[in-house]
Amino acid sequence: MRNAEFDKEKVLRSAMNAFMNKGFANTSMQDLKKATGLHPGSIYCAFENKRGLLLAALEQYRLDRQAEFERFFSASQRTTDNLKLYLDNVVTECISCDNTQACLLTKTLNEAAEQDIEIQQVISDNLSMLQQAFAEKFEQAKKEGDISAQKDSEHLARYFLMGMYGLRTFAQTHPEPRVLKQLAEQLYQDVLR
Amino acid sequence: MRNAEFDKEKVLRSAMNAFMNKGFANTSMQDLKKATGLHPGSIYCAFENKRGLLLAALEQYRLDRQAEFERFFSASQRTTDNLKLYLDNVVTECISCDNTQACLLTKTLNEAAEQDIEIQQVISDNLSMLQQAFAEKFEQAKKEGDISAQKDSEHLARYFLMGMYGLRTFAQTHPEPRVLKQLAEQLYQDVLR
DNA sequence: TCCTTTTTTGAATGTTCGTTCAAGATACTC
DNA sequence: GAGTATCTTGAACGAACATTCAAAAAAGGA
Repeated sequence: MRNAEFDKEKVLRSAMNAFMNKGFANTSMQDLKKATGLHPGSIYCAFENKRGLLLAALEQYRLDRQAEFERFFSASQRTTDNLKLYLDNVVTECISCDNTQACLLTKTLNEAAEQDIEIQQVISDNLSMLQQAFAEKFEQAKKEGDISAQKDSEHLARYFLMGMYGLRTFAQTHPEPRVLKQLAEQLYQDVLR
Repeated sequence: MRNAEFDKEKVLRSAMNAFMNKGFANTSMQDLKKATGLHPGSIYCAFENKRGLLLAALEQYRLDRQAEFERFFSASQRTTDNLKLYLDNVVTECISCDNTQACLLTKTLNEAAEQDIEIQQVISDNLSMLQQAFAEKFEQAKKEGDISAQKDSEHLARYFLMGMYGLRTFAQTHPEPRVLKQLAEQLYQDVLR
């Protein structure tokens, strides 16, 4: 017997970053070897192939994002405040250059969408879960009286998500903090109103 | 002497579609040969290499989009009506499955951003031009009294563009016409208000 | 009609890619 | 502490890729 030496979470986060930086197709096994510290053989032993590594990285990404989501929404009593904090964090992520400025889900969706139905489905499911999570928060905010009871939480969640997608794309060409903050602020206002 | 046989615009539009469908990295020269009808040698003769073809396709895309923009904004007297028509057209594009559902600019931006500064610059410039064009239309709508004079046209243009980016991304996972139309409608309302 | 010039053609090239595999290393079991 | 099962290693593999090139074709000028 012998157990695997590497830390699976660490490896997957490294792979995540590599894929986010260069995209799936442009990330070679050599890049992945450098990023993860794993030799090709080990990657194939643990994840079957490059695509398997992407799927595992997507799952890790989901877990990380879910944990982050819950962290944000246990911060304050007021759900709308937490929404604003979440949005501000997206802006901060967009601004910080060392980070990838992109979401692995949307980035991979753009790239592997037409060609790999299973990956498309995984991403689509992940995004739906996020949307559902936001819908619940909007519902909560309605109960707290910060959002009109007549509004449709599902619609608000979709619109909010759409705004964040757009914000991330916009930031890729114009990563000016002032502008991004202004856009996020307006998105927040429009959702609240 | 001998002139080139192929129709440059047709070839570039074919290449555009190929790149939009599969992305730059995943579109092989064989794919491009099939799409354009040009043999590898001819492509290299006319565009230097695959990257040169992408640059030429991006330029053709810009010209086509610019023409489309002007067509939309010469439709009616009221600028805000034309804005709505433009937005509805985006939704229609997103829904139609045969089309690529994506914008070559944002798709390529997502893919080749980190690795090719020149292409990033070209795309960034194109999107800035589009943003500027929208800003002028918002300025016009202010003069026509459909948008409050206190609003900042530049900001509105950015927000509108951001919304369209988001809409396109959203459509990739949930291409339901009803939902997309609802999102577009809200975006339009938020910009107008 | 013939010559020149340019384009078209598609096979050949060298490179890089994802993937495999056999040998060596390592930790657990008894 | 020996045996064994599993993981690690990195060189080797074929396939696919972008690119090149020399020969063939075709169009214009004389």
